[in-house]
Amino acid sequence: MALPQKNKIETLRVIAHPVRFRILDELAKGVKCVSDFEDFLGISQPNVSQHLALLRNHGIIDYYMDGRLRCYFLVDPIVPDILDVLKKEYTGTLPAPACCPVTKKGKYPGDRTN
Amino acid sequence: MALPQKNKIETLRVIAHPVRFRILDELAKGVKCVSDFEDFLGISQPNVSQHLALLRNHGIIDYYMDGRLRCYFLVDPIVPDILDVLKKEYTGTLPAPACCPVTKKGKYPGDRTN
DNA sequence: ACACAACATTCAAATATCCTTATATATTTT
DNA sequence: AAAATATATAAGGATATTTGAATGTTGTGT
Repeated sequence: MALPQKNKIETLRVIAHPVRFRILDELAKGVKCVSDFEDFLGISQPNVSQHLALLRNHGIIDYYMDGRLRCYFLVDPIVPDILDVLKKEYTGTLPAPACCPVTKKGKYPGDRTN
Repeated sequence: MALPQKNKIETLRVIAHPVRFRILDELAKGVKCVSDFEDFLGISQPNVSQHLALLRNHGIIDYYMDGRLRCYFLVDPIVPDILDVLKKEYTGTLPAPACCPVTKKGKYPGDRTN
């Protein structure tokens, strides 16, 4: 695939928030309702609902009604993959570009493709 | 691993911007300097530099000097993994939670762990 | 029908992000 | 040394995000 749609970058942005990330991490383990998050996250109920609404409006999560509870669950399949990457342990950095030692001075070496 | 550090979520947030994402996608192909991006992205030089500075300050990229060019390259190994996930094609959604059909009404079924 | 419980929505204020314009710095060229 | 090139930084306003406070909605039990 070429560049991902603006859509997906938007999704990434929505995921990249401390509270929402924890919400998604919890939902990856199973269904939760709003009051569960209220306890778990230690933030106000309206704030929980606001974050859930944002996630919902981006098609990242959905819910079903169970009595007066709203049971939220994951919908967007990108979420588990992002969670995996964020939890992966990385050691060290990517290798520096081979063609151009970090200390080198001088003319730019050509077509800049590597 | 448990929850990823605030650090990584910060990194994700920085990546999750249309311009910066394109910058990283280009850097994944090879070294580029500021004026390359200016042409490629079609935005002003200061704006390019600002995005590069942000990525730099988060340890996501670095550069070496080559004459008066600054040759940028990737440093954070999370970047290729995020690029992969964002470019992955997803079909459909995650399966709805098995224990709780979407249409179900009634008492909440227990401990909410799945 | 009434009261309560679970949750959503609205509004406003604080803060953060983003981009533009202007200016500064460093390196090379002349 | 002066001019030009490549890039960085600073300052500012516009816009977006985030959160708290107040209020609205819907379903349940009595």
